[in-house]
Amino acid sequence: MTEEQTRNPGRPPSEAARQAILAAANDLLHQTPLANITSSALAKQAGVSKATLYRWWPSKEAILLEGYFEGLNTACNAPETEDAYADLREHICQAYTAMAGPDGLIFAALVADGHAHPEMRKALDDELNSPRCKDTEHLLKRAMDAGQLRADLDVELAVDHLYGPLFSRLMTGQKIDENLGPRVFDLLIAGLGKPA
Amino acid sequence: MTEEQTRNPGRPPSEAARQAILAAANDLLHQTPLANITSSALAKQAGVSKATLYRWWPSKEAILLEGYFEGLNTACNAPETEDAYADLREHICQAYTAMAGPDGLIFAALVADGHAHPEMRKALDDELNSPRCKDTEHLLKRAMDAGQLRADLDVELAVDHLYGPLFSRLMTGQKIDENLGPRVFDLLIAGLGKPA
DNA sequence: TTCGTTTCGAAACCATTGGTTCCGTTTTCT
DNA sequence: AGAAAACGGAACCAATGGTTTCGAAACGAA
Repeated sequence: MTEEQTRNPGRPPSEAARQAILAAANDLLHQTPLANITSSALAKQAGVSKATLYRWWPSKEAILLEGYFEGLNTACNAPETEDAYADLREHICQAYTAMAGPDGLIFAALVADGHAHPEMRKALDDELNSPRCKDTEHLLKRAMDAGQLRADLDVELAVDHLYGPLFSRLMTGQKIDENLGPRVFDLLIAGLGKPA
Repeated sequence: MTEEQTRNPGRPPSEAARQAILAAANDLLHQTPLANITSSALAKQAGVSKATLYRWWPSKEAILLEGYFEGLNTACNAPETEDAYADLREHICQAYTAMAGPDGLIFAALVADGHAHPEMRKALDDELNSPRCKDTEHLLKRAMDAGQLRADLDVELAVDHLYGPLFSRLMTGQKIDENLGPRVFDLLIAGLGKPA
């Protein structure tokens, strides 16, 4: 119950090698387009044999994905002040600024690759998209309850609207301005229609 | 000035082969995930040798892209009634319904592949995205001039908002409901904020 | 009809890559 | 000491994108 107490006999897996591989994956992702990263190059960069790679991971993609997550700023720090609306706005703007840098390009490449490797798409969804959307839904509901948003909002659809422009720009390679987040958010709140 | 009048000597390119290749490309795209389509399979399906493929196109991707365009319903029929707002709404809803079918999956795959083949991304942008966005901007401006939308609208940003949810769902493999278009449009017009 | 030019299909061919396997060596637990 | 497991190195395999070669076929011009 406590932890895995069973100490297997034999040489234990090298934690150093593991870290080196993940670091190498992250480095290569930041240096080279994902499509140009070969398993051999990954092994060489990590100072490790290919056999070691495939003993611990099922595919090149799995390694790159895990390396990306490892180096990613997972701190979705939600301050949760008493102003639910401000929290939501900050939450969204953080996502846009985070994806404005190279991590955004890598994310786009991973999403793209996910189209050919379903298990990678699933992992990306389970570990990044879904949690974030759940957070966003939570914040949306809070703001709705506080009377700061319309009460009849379709939460799921609202999430699509909040992140839609981010996806659109990422996947088509358009530049992501650093104040795109606020602009997207504010326009979406106001709506395209004429103010009453 | 009229047309290319110069008749080259020698055997002329086979128009039948060209059509067969493009049709085969379209067929395969609708049958098989893009990643699984090999150049040999494409040649076989078209009843053509690989040499012929690469004599006329620089890469497998170029063929698939052109085949996709060939079979695509390019009729962006914009009725242009006197109600600019209704025209815009119809214009957007058409895009969503068009991408709800298999063509949407293929489009997503092509966008994804574009991440590894820049020239393909450019072609996709030049021949599909850019023209459509220009149309949309035109319709937006018309509706603004008619006083049916807010006058201070950032048109480019509005376009992002209109198509954002489509991209987001396509690229993450979420289902595209047939009435997603109307829902997206209407919510976006109204905005997330409380009505005044 | 005949010749030059160009395309066509078939097949051989090459380089690269993802992934596997074998082997001898090293590390750790019992 | 000995068993178990992991390690690096390198050979290895199958598949693929793309190129090339070669003889046959099609077409215009003379």
